[in-house]
Amino acid sequence: MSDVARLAGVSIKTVSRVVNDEPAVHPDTAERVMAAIEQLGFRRNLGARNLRRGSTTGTIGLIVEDVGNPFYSELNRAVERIATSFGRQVLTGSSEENSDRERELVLEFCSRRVDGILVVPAGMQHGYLVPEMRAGTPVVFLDRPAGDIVADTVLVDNIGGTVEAVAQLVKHGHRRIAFLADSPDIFTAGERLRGFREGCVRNGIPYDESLVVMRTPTAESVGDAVRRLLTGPNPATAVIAGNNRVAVHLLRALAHARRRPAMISFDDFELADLLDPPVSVIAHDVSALGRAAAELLFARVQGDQSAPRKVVLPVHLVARGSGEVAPS
Amino acid sequence: MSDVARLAGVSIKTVSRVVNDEPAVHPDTAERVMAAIEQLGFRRNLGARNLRRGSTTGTIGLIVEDVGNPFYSELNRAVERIATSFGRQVLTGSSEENSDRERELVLEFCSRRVDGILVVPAGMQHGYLVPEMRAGTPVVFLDRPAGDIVADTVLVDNIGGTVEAVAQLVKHGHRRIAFLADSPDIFTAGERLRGFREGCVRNGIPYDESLVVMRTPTAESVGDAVRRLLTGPNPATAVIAGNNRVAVHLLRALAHARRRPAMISFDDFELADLLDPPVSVIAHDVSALGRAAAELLFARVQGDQSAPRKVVLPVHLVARGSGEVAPS
DNA sequence: CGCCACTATGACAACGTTGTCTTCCAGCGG
DNA sequence: CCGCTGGAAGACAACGTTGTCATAGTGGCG
Repeated sequence: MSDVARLAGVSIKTVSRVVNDEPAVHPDTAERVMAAIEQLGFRRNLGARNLRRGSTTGTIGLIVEDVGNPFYSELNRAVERIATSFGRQVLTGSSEENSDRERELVLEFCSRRVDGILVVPAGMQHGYLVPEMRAGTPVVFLDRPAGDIVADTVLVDNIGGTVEAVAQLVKHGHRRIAFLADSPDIFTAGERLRGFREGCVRNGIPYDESLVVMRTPTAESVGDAVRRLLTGPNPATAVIAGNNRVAVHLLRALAHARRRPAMISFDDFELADLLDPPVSVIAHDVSALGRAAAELLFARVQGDQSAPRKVVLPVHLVARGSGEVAPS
Repeated sequence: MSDVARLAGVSIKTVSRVVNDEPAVHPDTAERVMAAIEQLGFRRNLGARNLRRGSTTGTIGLIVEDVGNPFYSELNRAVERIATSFGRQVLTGSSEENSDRERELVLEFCSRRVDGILVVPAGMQHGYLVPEMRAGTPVVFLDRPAGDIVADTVLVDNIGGTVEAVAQLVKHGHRRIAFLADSPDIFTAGERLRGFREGCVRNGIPYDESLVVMRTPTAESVGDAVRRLLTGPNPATAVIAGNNRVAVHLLRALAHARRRPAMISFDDFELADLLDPPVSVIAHDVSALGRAAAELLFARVQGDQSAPRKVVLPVHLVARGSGEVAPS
């Protein structure tokens, strides 16, 4: 900036005025300054500006499990849209379902003085956030709640959705339903299990623990579960996939099965409608989840001091066929 | 920081020494300072630190068309992995295939003094980058080249892949092959068209412009193309989808067709192997694309001044069935 | 002609850090 | 007892900006 000032023969304050479009600058001077800026390729340092003005940095942080997972990338997109509309940039990070990594990312973002943080938490301990939140960094949890603090949270109706899935399968004659989901350490998986259990009770079928498998979904873990629960004597006639990852592995494991059991997946996913038979899903609006959380965050950024809110978004069954086949 | 200093009864310099783990601090003093830091919830302001030290900001920028598109989110993930290994955070932005937005994002990132920028360019004019690059911000283009400047670029073999797709279809007896791709303004679409043309020539079938449709893929545009080219009298017997978006719309448009034409898609996509018939694709390693670009960027960040490099990554045909059916 | 209002510009401090240099003091050898 | 060494801590400036206040010049008006 001082280089520009020297070249234009003015003080740096005048340069500052020009780059900030302040009115009290003579047009001729402004032109000289702009020419110097152009010539030197000057670009204002936003970091210094924010420091001096004590203003916000114009960034927010978003932490998800994996930015590469289509579920989270859709979330990312929705968040980015809202952030852009508020003139903010988004710093993203993948926690890899590791609470230490989550913490590291959150604190790094705080050091960078982001205006707020959106986090799909990996861990269940969030005491470390208390000083940061007290220091004025708003945090909104999405898809999963905070562990041991009260904070703004946006969730989906995991229990209700899974109850609905069970009801649909029972309605079509199933009584032995398998439930495959992620590790029970993960909030959504635990909730969906509760929903599964409640669905069994409400619909008058026995809740059979031996038909439940909860493990980090991989081709192997899901393949094992399929062999154990869906083949052999007295197999389950239907299966609920606890999330989109499980569903994909499940479909792959069942690709060459003679008889495909009835199936409903929690989470919609691309091409589910084009499979044979099309996969029925408990769908929820991922974009709406991101939007709601981001809007709540920006309300906080702009000074909303009301009590922490908890929003639960509805889910709905999309019956496409795979859940509407009778038991064989 | 001065609050911490006051509370601990030391100067701010000593606090600085403590937070930076500098050696010449008495253990008792350090402990007092740490206690004060804890009590006040102090966190060092990275912006101020970077300003003072004149060091890098520890961030890089990534600009893609749409962070929500699975193709780009996989790219994002690969880039994030490399960035993390270099201790950097990633600022992401979606250009929405709009060159003005791309420019805006790039310049915003430059103002934030990111250490480098990775961009999947939307526009073809990148002169605006020259001063920024001269000022020391390295830029690497990926998936598409820069418009009118020389710069580091990582691409995939669009032409070779499409030639291979044509060859595969011709090998299975097709002579009327439709080509559906995104707008020719997009580099990859244009290159793939060139590959299609060359594939026709090399394999001894006529290049028929009336079988080519290049438009931003939507359900409508692809549906129209399908009705026009793949049904009616003398339809094409095979179709090449120019990218994953086109492929998905194409599959949906063909879902209820009596006879499905042979099909090959450029870009692999999730569940392609589980459709009926499984979709043959020209696959490329999206993660490798992101990795290669990010590694090149960090080499530049660390001072590599060699001539701009152009890397072209190989693609390969994954024959799953949809491209290996004979013309009906 | 003196005074005022107004415009255009600049000097200076401050934002939160850290690098450099200085100061202070304890311990030690002569 | 003096001077020296080295460890611990502080004073001060500077990074690139911008807010505040001061100053210089210009034109109008009584």
